[in-house]
Amino acid sequence: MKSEPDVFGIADLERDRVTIWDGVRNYQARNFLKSMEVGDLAFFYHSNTSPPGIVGLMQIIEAQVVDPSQFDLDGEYYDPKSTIIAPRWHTVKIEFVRTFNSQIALATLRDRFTSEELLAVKQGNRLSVMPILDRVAEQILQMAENLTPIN
DNA sequence: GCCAACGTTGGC
DNA sequence: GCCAACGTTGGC
Repeated sequence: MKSEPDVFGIADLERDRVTIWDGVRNYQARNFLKSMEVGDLAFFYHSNTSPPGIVGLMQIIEAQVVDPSQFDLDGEYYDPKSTIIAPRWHTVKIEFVRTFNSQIALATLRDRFTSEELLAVKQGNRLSVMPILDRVAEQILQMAENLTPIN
C-alpha cells in the first residue's frame, strides 16, 4: 500500500498506531482493498520520494470499512455520487506493526523480483494498492531482517 | 522539473 | 462505444 511520506508516512502511522486508509479513488485499488481480511499483513510503501521503497509493515484490523472521506463536503476526497445507502468507496482500518531498520528501495526490489512476481515493480504501475504473493512477501520480510540499521 | 504511463472525461 | 484531450501519478 502506497503513500507519500510528505502526506502520510510510516512515521505518522507509528505515531497514530491505527488509521483508516482513506482517499483511495481508483476502482482497481478499491477492489483490492475490498478483498482484504482482518489479520492480513501489508507493506507500507513510500512513493514520490527519493528513493521510493518499502519502509515497514502493518496489519488489517478491520475490513470493509466505508471510507468516511467520501462524505466530507470540504475535503479533497468528497464524492458527490456517494450516498450513505450506496457508498462507492470502501477501505480498511490498519494498525502499525513495525518500521524496517532501513527501507527496501524500489531498485533493490527490481533487482530481486520480476514484474510477474511483484506487481509493484512493473514500470508505469500507478496502483496505490496491490496484491503480493505470499512467497514474495516472505522473501521481502527476510530482506528486511538482513538490513543493517541506519544510525 | 520532466515526462512516460495510465485513468478519466466528454463530444460525437 | 470510440477515442482525443486532459489530468494525475510517480520514477528519475
